[in-house]
Amino acid sequence: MATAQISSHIRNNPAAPSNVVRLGRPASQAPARRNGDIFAIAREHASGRRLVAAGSELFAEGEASDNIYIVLDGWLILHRILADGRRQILDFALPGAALGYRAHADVPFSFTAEAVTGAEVAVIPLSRISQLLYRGSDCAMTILEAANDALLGAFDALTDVGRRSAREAVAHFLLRMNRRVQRMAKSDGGGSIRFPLTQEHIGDALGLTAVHVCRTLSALRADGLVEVARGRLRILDKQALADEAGAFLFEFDDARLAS
Amino acid sequence: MATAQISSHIRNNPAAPSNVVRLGRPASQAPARRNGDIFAIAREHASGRRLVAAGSELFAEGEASDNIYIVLDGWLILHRILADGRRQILDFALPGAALGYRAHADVPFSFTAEAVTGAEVAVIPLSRISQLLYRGSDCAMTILEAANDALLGAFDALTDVGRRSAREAVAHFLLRMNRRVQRMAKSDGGGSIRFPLTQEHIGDALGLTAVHVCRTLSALRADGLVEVARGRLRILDKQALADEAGAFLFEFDDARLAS
DNA sequence: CGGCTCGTTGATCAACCTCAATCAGTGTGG
DNA sequence: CCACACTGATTGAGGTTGATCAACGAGCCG
Repeated sequence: MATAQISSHIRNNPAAPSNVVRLGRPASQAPARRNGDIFAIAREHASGRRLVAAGSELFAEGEASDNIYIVLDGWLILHRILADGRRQILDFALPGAALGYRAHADVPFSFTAEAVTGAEVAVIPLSRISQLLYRGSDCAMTILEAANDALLGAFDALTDVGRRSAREAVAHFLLRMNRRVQRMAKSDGGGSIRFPLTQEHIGDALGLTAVHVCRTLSALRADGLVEVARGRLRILDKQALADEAGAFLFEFDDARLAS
Repeated sequence: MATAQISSHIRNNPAAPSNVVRLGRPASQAPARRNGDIFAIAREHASGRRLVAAGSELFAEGEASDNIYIVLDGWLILHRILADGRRQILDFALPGAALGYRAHADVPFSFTAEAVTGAEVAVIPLSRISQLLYRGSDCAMTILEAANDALLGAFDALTDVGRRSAREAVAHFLLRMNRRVQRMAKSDGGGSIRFPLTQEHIGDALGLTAVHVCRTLSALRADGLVEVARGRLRILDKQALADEAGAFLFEFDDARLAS
C-alpha cells in the first residue's frame, strides 16, 4: 500500500493535458444508465435455482461446470486463495450480478464463489448463453454490459489496492459499496444500508489485514465520516469521505440515477 | 504489499476442501482455446485505422467517444492517475486486445489508453458493436470472450497487488506477460520475447515504486531466474519462477496451446 | 558535448504487518 | 438460567517490507 509514489511520467509527458482538468465533471453529464434487465434473463433462461447457505461455496476455483449463475438474492464473494492461505477477494456479487462465465464448459473456474449471507442464484447453462449470443437479442447487450461492469469494478479495486493508502482505500471502498447497494435498491438514500461484510472481508478485498482495517475504520468513525457497525453502513459525510478517498464526489452521487 | 497475512477463514471453514488439493492440475486438462478471431472483426467492421505514437494517448479518462478500438500492432497501457500524480496501470493492451467498450457513447472513458510503443488500432463504432450483438453472430461470442479475458487478467493483477510480496508479484507478472506475448505470437518458445516496459511501468502495474522493482528484478536476475534488459525478457527457469510466484507451473505452460 | 531517460545503489523512514491479549455479542447445551 | 464456545472487533508493542530521498552511471540523440 503506497503512500505517495508519484511517477515521473507526469512531468515527462507535457503533451498530456492535466488530469485534474480532464476529469473535472465531464461535459456529457450522462445519467448513469442501468443495465438491461438481467433478472429477465434469469427468469426466462434459467434451468433452475439454487440456494447457498451463508459461508458455503457456490463453486470453487478449479472446478468445471456447465453453468453460470445470476444472483437473485444475498451477497457472495469471489475470491482466490494462495497456497499458504492468503486470500484476495476479487469482487462482491450482489443481486443482479452474473457469475462464472467461461468460454467453454470445460474451462475450470478461476476463482471461488462463496456466500456471505444466505443467497439464491439462478442457474443458466453456458450453452444457453452461447445460443443467446449467436442468435442475437438484447440479452447479448445486457450480458456484455454485466461483464464490462465487472471489469470496471475490478479496475476500481486495483486502483484502491495498488495506489491508495489504507485510509484512502477504505474510504473509497465504502463509497463504492454504498453506491452499489443504493443502485441495486434504486434508493438514493442518505440512510444506512445493509452491510454484511466483516473487517476481514474488507481487508481481503483491499490487501490489508483485518487489524489494520479495524484501526482505519475507527479513525474514519472518530472523524465523523461513517458509521459501520452490526451489519450496517451509513455514510455521514459523502463529500468529506470522497475527499479522503482522493476521489470526486460526483462519481458517487447517484441523485441522477434515473433510467 | 503483504507478507503473509493468512486469513483465519481457512481454519474457520473446515467444510471447504483444501485449496491446494482443489487446485492441483484440474482433471479437465482442457487446452487453452484461443479467442474467436478478433482481427477478423477489426477487418470487417472497422470504420478506420489510427496510428498512435509512442507516449501519446489513444484516449483519455473523462473523454467521450463513439468508438472502441482493437489493437492491431504495438503495446498500450490502460491507466488511471490520482489527483496527486500516483498512477495505477490497469492493463496492458497487446495486439488483439479490445479497448474502450462502454454501454453508450455518452459514457466517458474511465481510464486512459497510452501507447508504450508506436501502435496501430482499428476504430470501430460503438453502434456497430450494438448491431453485431443485437443481430447475433459469432462475433458476439468473440467480444464477450475478450471482455472476460480482460476481467480474468484484472483478477490476476489484483491478486498480485493485494496479496503477493514484491518478489512474488514481479515473478508472477513476468510469467503472465510472457504467456500473453507467447500466446499472441503462437510461439511456445523458451526464447526471449520483446518486452518494451520500463521498471516504472512494472511498478505502476504492481503498486510498487520503480526503485523497488529495480531491486526486485536484480534479485531475480542474481538468482538466475530471468534476464530482463534492453527491451527483452527471457525466463530462464519457468518452474523456479512459478515457485517464487507462489503459482503453479501449468498455469503458464502453453505447450498445450492448440486450437 | 549537453541533455534526457532509464536503471542502479545507498541510507533512512514510515505504513502496515505480526503477535498477543482482551472484550462484546451470540448461540448452545446442560 | 448460566457456563462455555465461538466469531468478530479492539487495542498495544514491536518488527519488516517497501517507500522516500538522493546521487550517480549508462545509453541515446540532436
